[in-house]
Amino acid sequence: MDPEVWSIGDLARATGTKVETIRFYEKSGLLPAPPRTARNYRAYSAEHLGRLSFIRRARDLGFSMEQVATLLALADRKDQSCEAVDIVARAHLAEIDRKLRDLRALRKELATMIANCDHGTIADCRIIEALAPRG
Amino acid sequence: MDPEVWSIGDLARATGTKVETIRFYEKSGLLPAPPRTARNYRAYSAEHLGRLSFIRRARDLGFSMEQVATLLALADRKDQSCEAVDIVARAHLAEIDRKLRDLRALRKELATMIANCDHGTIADCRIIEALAPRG
DNA sequence: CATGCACCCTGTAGCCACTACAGGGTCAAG
DNA sequence: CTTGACCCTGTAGTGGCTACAGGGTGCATG
Repeated sequence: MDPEVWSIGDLARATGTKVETIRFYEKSGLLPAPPRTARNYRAYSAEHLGRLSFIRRARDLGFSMEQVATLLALADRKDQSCEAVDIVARAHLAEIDRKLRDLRALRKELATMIANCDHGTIADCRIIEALAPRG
Repeated sequence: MDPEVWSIGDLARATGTKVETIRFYEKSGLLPAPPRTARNYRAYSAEHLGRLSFIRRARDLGFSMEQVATLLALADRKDQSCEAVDIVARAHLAEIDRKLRDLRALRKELATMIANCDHGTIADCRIIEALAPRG
């Protein structure tokens, strides 16, 4: 028996999101502003919970807030083709691949520097040397 | 024949850094404030150029500005052991490895989602489904 | 001699995606 | 009657820049 309304704290606990972050999503337009109680507390429905879970999952997968907004808008147009969704996802995948390539190249360079270090004085340090311009 | 003094624009061109970024490094304490000309223009020496190159190279390798500051401070103590340098570099390597693991896991998940998408309507979209809570 | 242009200066605000905190309120239990 | 757990708004901070407003200097060209 889920409650029919949720406080912001309930949503936070249910989704592993900080309260401030939820308010931030609302201000950013990702999460619709819920109705308020007599005490001016936000009163969320199950729909809000679902939407916030969606946002969190997409963010965890590295989609930008802008991409999440796009995906959310698309998710609501149930009868349309999901090609646009595919495009967003593939663009994100390409971006991840680019980051992976960069990070691997960087790791290699750094590992080489570290491997060359023979723990003498700074004056002979291969790491510092590799960073300094021309030896 | 290098000039003996360099304008901020010269340094920018020589290191591939934007002028604003150089000023930003100065304000952040990474690059020492150079003497000024009569017109209040920054007048850099070859030493500044070397230091900026070091900063850029370290930043390109993904070291944080704080780590760069540490490395710069260490680089000046030529007679000391380079153990501290090694520690900073290894910490950074570990961080890169963590990011690589995260990114690879994420890539896998995203690729699976995309592979499952059979380009029907949004209602049947596996990508949206994977993001939405409980199908 | 005027004009345009490339450069330089300072200071502030913007980017992303939060996070933290100040300063205030309501409510229930001990 | 005080303590603590919540909630509210609004602002400022993070990292690492980037951009722009609003001003100045100096050189070449018409």
